[in-house]
Amino acid sequence: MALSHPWNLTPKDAIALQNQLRSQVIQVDQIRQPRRIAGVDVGFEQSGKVTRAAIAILDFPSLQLIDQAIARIPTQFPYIPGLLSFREVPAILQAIDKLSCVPELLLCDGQGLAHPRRFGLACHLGLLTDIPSIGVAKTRLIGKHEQLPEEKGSWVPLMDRDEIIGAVLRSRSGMKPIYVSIGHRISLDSALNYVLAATTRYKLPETTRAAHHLASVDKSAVTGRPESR
DNA sequence: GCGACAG
DNA sequence: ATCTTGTCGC
Repeated sequence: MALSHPWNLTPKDAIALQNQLRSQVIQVDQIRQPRRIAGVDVGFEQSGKVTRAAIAILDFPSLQLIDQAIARIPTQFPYIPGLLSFREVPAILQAIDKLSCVPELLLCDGQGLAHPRRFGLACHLGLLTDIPSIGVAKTRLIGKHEQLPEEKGSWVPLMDRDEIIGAVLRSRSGMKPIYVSIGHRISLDSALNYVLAATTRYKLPETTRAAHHLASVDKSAVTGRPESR
């Protein structure tokens, strides 16, 4: 009988591992002006049996696509709030290996420090690859915050008790905000600047959109069904 | 015990 | 995340 996941970890083990690795996360800038920024997107196929990771590298600051890759592997871990990285990281690492160039900054689809144990997907991926990373989530996992202005670019700190764990950013006027947090080797201030610099006319940064688009195009090729626009 | 809960 | 057409609003 196959193991439920190659991490060979139970949820309790996964939580213990997060608590062990969290101290290694670097919360200050250890990044030089990046030329290649990557967007990561993970999706599921065949009723969740297959995990698909898509990654797109854009030139910065022009945001022109310069490389991309996709990886599909059997799903190895269930979705459990707080343990998302154990489900998505394996496929993402494989996709990164397929790239022809190395990204200098990763914009992850999920939380970084804005996590119960301060070790969300962005922290985990940043630590494993040693590449500066940022968590960019569409919805909140934990934390509270004040109301934020409707104007694009405004933001308010995301708090957990008396601790700043991230920022709630209005990336598009009049739209629901996104949740930005430190992943690894970057400060929250820089993270916000890069996310805004990578965002043009949509709510999500172009990196994330490019990865998402790549996945949908690739899926349509496999499905034989036209992609939607 | 009762909610909340990234993708 | 995923299953899915039309519809509301700038």
